[in-house]
Amino acid sequence: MEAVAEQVFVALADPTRRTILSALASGGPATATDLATRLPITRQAIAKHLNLLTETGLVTAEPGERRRVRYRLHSAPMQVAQQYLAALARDWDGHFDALRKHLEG
Amino acid sequence: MEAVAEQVFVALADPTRRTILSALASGGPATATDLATRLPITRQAIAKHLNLLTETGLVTAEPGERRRVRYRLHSAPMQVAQQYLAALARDWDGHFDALRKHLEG
DNA sequence: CACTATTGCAACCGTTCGGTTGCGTCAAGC
DNA sequence: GCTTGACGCAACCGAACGGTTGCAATAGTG
Repeated sequence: MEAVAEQVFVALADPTRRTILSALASGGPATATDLATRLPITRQAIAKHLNLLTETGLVTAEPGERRRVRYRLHSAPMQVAQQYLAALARDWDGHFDALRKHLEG
Repeated sequence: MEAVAEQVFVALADPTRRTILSALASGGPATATDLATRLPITRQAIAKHLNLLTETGLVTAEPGERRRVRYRLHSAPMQVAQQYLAALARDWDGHFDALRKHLEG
């Protein structure tokens, strides 16, 4: 689980990657060349980001007609990251309180 | 809010940084040199990470006795990131459903 | 068949990043 | 007053990163 969360953090840490994800969210599934027309960077750069996003599971690649490859959003890994964040915050505060109680007792 | 979330993602994307945070969570507030005895890296490397963590707000630096500087965890920014993740997931699925309904209607 | 459009792969480039080494500085104890 | 710890700053290094350029392969169209 931590591995998935780390990958999600790495993926979401980059602004360009978030822009790509946002474009996919607002415009629906699209191809790399399609995204290249909307964003100010090269298709290959977008392809690299899409590969990374596919490896983290935030996006799935499905082959379409005429050699085109459409990328679709997948929110499952993000929920894992969300759970990880919640557990981490709980762990922090919990241990802190426990430690204070232990020192006070 | 997105800026805070991005900083949290960047901070949590690095394994060493997560180790430092974990050490602070389990052992309570500590100084850079104290952490350097527990981790296999230099004090300066830890100091750099602590600076970054301080800038994101995940950690607060409080001066102690004899020129020592203790670092204490702060979970507030993580909750912001958590909220951001939740909103993002909601946005993804929501827009996807809305688009499908629009195309079907 | 020739042409166009789309994808994938590889090399390259400048910048950032994680980490180390070295040095100057400032507080406390003998 | 001198030594001892602990901190901060700056330079340096190798690796990874974001991005571009160039090229080969492949699927449709005239």
